[in-house]
Amino acid sequence: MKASRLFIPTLKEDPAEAEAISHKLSVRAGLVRQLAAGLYIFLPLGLRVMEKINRIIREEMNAIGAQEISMPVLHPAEVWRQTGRYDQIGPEMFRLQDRGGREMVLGMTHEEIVTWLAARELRSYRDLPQIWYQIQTKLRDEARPKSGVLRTREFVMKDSYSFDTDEEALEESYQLHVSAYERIFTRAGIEFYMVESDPGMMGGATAHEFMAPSPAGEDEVALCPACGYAANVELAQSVPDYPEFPEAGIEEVETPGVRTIAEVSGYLEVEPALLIKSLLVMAGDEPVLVMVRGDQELQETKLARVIGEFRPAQAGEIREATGADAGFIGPVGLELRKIADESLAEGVYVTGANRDGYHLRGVVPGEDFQAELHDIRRVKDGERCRHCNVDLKLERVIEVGNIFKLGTKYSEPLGATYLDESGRERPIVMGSYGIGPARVAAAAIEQQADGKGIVWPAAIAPFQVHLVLVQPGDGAQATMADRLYAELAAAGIEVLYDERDLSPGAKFADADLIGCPVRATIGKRSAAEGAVEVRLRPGGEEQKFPLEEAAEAIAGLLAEPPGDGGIQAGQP
RNA sequence: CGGGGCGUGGCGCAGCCUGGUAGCGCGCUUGCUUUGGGAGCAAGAGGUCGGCGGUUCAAAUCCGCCCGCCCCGACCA
Repeated sequence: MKASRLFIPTLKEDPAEAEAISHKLSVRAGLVRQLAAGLYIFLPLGLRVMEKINRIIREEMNAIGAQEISMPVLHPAEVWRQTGRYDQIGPEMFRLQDRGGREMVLGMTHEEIVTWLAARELRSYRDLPQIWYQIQTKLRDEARPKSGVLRTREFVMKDSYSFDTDEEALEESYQLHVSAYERIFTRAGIEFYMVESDPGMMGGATAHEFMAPSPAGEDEVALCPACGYAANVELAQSVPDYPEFPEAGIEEVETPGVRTIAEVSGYLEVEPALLIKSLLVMAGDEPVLVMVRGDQELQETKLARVIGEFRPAQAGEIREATGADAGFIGPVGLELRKIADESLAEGVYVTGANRDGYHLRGVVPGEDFQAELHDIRRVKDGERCRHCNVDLKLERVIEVGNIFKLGTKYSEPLGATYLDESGRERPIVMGSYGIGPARVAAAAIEQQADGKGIVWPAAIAPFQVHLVLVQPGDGAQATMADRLYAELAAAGIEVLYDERDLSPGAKFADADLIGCPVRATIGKRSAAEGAVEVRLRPGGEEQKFPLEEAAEAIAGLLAEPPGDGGIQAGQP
């Protein structure tokens, strides 16, 4: 395509509202424009990238036998009522009424709808297994859209759903998705990890996320460099390390106005690891005292698995339950449910005395108080792996895909059943699997951009070759460039042909910003010798080819498997 | 929802504290020159200063309310 006719509004300066690299560059390179918070218009270049990613997804989904369908974005509320999610989900779901006053919702995901379909059409074990997928718009009224295209209110998602006879068959569908996802992200040219994740409210027991490492990510994962253990910090486990403990023996000490861990640590000259951090939460109407070590943080998703939904207690509730203010509460002498992190199984600690202005020293868990022990702390960088005792690494990541075993959570309420070989009616066992194509694109930008702009992996670049004609007014150069353009096009290579009448610097800067893998230049320097200059976007190393051989040489460069200077992908 | 920041030609910003003339860079238009890393000269176009209300002789500037956007946190099915 000729650049003079393409709508590629590049910008010299970063947009004021952008923070993340991928956000800045996707606006500057003319991929997207923001309509409102969390709502983006995809411009020609951005759409080309999305379509490249979607094509890879389609090919790999089809390869595991998945079949593409398309479900509505607008759903009757009734279907969501049947699974209970209509009431469970809060303001994140867009709700509206049609002209007849019927309650409708905008789909934030499609488990209900696909299960509604399966309930009507899948009847026999002979109909199973099935994998259905779509690449469809989702709407979520996000509390805080952010980071450009990474977290939006309307976004396209590849979602697939598997239908199987039992858990064993589900495992097969699950593994098929694992392999398809690995191929998809590898082909797309991003680095990624598959990590254990919290199934959360999706139900089911097993879930994994595909995570692309990037400082712009919202999630964090713990990785073991030795055994490959990889988990979202929401559930990652580690071996606690212990400090040296002082002597036991309870003693009350005056600590006027000393409330926080840092203050107590400083005032009593005791390291934070020798303190117990006591938090009061409300699980429904029941107050629960939650304890982690002073140098640890509570991982709320882990606690929720133990006590269900909870919220922090308010000041009044804290005083009512403990007789003290938040800074002075502790487990000793309290008659309420107590949950302590497992690392508190041994040791001697300082805790709040449940009396304003006082703490207790020499408190021994198990003797001075009893608590249920669970892993409820957040893994810290440098803690050791449970499997091989090697230091764990924490890394920020962008969630680009997820896979869930749903079991019968949706099939039962929606009546999606089948008859097995013996004629018995049984619920279909389901799985749910998502990929965010825009996040794949953003992850690719985040992982590979340099100071000049985007460096696209070849497979998802908007064009493979950026052909720069330096002086369009020079007949000899133009003739050469026209010929190369035609030859590349004939070879099936996508070329962005920049024949605009701009200064060379402007065109080179745009080429760097847009980030196509190969740049071919024809200017007076090369035209004089009948040559084309070819350079790869990441490296910058330049080769010259005679015009006659250039198209073939470029095709060869593009066909080369991703190598050193280019794309890295795969698992840790 | 809590905390913080911002809103001034298309984009990026100054001006606001201390009220009185709206300014800079980029981009855009026209002409001439130029053409290997965001060209030069000249001449131009383009702004209800987010909105509403208030104070004042006078408001981009001071006050109030509202709206929008961004960041941190909460949330994230």
